[in-house]
Amino acid sequence: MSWTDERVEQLSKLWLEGRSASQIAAELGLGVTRNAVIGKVHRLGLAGRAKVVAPQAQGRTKAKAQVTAAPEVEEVEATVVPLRNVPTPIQDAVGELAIPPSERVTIMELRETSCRWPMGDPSHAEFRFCGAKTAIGSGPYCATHARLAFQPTQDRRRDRVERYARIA
DNA sequence: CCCTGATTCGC
DNA sequence: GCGAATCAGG
Repeated sequence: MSWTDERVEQLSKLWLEGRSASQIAAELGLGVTRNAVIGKVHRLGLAGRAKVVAPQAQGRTKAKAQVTAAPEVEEVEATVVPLRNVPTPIQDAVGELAIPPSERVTIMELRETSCRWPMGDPSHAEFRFCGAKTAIGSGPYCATHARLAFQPTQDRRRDRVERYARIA
């Protein structure tokens, strides 16, 4: 992979939009790390512009924080909608299992250890994933939802029948 | 612990 | 030029 004109353009656009290096890296994909993004940003001269007054910024060995302000960029008011967790209901749609402590997260807030059990309507902005810590390391679900997801076929069949019965 | 950007330097 | 490693900080 290399920095083609197209990728550089995409990088500049996203960076100037205020996206973080890791987000940009994820978007460019294909093994691009946030370090790669940051490094390129600096080489392009798009970096900093805001803070930095600290004279004590060290890299691998020694470094003198570059205080020289980069070309000022038009301040853009970012219209960011804070996505905060909402109070957690005591029970989920199944009506049996208690939901883990309020840690529901958006897709952007999902981490490797976040329970990926979907909660709510995926077509709505309020959609969240459970977000609780996964039960076993890299497992996709927390203990509670793992039980639901990997329920014995007998129980699952029973539930399915009950659900259909409810609808009918 | 999660994340952010900044910097250096071996490649 | 590139970016991993590392740093300082939120």
